[in-house]
Amino acid sequence: MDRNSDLKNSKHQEYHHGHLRKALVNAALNLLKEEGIQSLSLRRVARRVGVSPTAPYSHFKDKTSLLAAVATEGYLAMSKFMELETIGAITEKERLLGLAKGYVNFAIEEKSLFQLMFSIEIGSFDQFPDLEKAARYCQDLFLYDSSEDYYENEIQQTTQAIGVLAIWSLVHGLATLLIDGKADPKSFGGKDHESLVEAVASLLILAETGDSC
Amino acid sequence: MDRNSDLKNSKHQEYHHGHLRKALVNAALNLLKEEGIQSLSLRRVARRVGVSPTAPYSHFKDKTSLLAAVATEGYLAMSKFMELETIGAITEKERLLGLAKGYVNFAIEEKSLFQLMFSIEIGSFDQFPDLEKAARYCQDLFLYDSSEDYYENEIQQTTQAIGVLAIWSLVHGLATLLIDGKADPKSFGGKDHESLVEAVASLLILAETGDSC
DNA sequence: TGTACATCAGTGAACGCGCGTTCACTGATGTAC
DNA sequence: TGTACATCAGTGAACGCGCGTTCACTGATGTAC
Repeated sequence: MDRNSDLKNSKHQEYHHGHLRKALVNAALNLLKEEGIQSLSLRRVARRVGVSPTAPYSHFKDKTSLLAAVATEGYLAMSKFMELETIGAITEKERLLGLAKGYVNFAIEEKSLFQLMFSIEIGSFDQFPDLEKAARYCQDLFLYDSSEDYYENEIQQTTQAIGVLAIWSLVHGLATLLIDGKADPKSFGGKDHESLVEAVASLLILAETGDSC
Repeated sequence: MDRNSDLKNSKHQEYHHGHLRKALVNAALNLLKEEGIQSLSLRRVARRVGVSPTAPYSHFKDKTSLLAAVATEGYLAMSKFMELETIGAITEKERLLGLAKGYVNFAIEEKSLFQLMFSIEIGSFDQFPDLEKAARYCQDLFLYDSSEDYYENEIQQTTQAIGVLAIWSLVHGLATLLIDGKADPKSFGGKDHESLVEAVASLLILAETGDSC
């Protein structure tokens, strides 16, 4: 790729950008989508926005802080993907299946962003409360709807927690294997990835919701 | 860490190392274990063996080739971990549970190696037949024992393939979430990671082997 | 057994690269009077 | 309404770093005769 392709091409550049913080995050998201996680450097992001290499330091303490902001957007977007797929779901099973599809769809659609979100580069969430919050919200989507009073005592809560972890693990593993090219949909019955999610997740959801017995 | 800590400290250095290829792979494995995937550079590995920065080029075409060799060792080791846990297993359920434990144990024990094995850095397995073979062997451990003639026709084979993918996804996802610190065992009933594997995998295995109905 | 020589494993200087970050600075903005 | 001034967003040169890889080379090895 041409080294100059990151240059901003607006006609007149103001000295003060106005929305640099947001622009940087957006540029990072685009860079991630177009060229992958390896290409995501502070300098590339700055160049893409048309700003000096050090301008980002007015808005972010260091590179990690920018990555945290990007990952936060990632979790928000993933939550939306997941919630979108649950529209119209009636049973708990349908809802879980929708979440699973949304999760995997997002991972495939935004492969590098997904990788960033789960990469080691963001050491601890502690320093980034927004990130922490967005990630927790996303994870908690897998919790059973609390209006259903199935799970009242402690044992049942643990059972629920295990159930959440199981479905989350399954879906996360499938997404990871798919985007890393370790599992090819064609090797598993010639299906596309979405029907694969459905087949795989159904196995587990049946066990969890107990419909099969 | 001291920059010189990679230096070889043997008394007399022969000009010809003798087993440089193997030594490089071992050094890479150690470096991975001690300092993580970020520190794994060709130069660091060479320095650790006590050899010039360019010596590895006598044995590896480029950095990727070294990584492939390291990842191959990783798959072999993981297969051993998994097979070790199946010793004494009688039922198919016990066997699958053992494999699951071995998988997650390996991921936790050899976190960075596990990450390397599944990282994007090794683009395609095609150029590295040994790696391809070791990876396939490992994956195929999840296949049901063919001596049990449950699955004879095509539909049943697809069912089996889906089952393999499901258990593999579950276990891979759990391992990934654990080592990335996204799932804390203490949040899920205060168990250690091994009992967590057992609880989570049992859910799915029940569904697959049909014991619950 | 001794020697010539091809082979090849390893050396060391050098290359260009892009990175994250620092520093002293400057230009634009908006507010107080 | 006009001006002084504090604030702060962004500049641009420079830093040191470690990287992967190239190149011409040299020292050791083992084989053929």
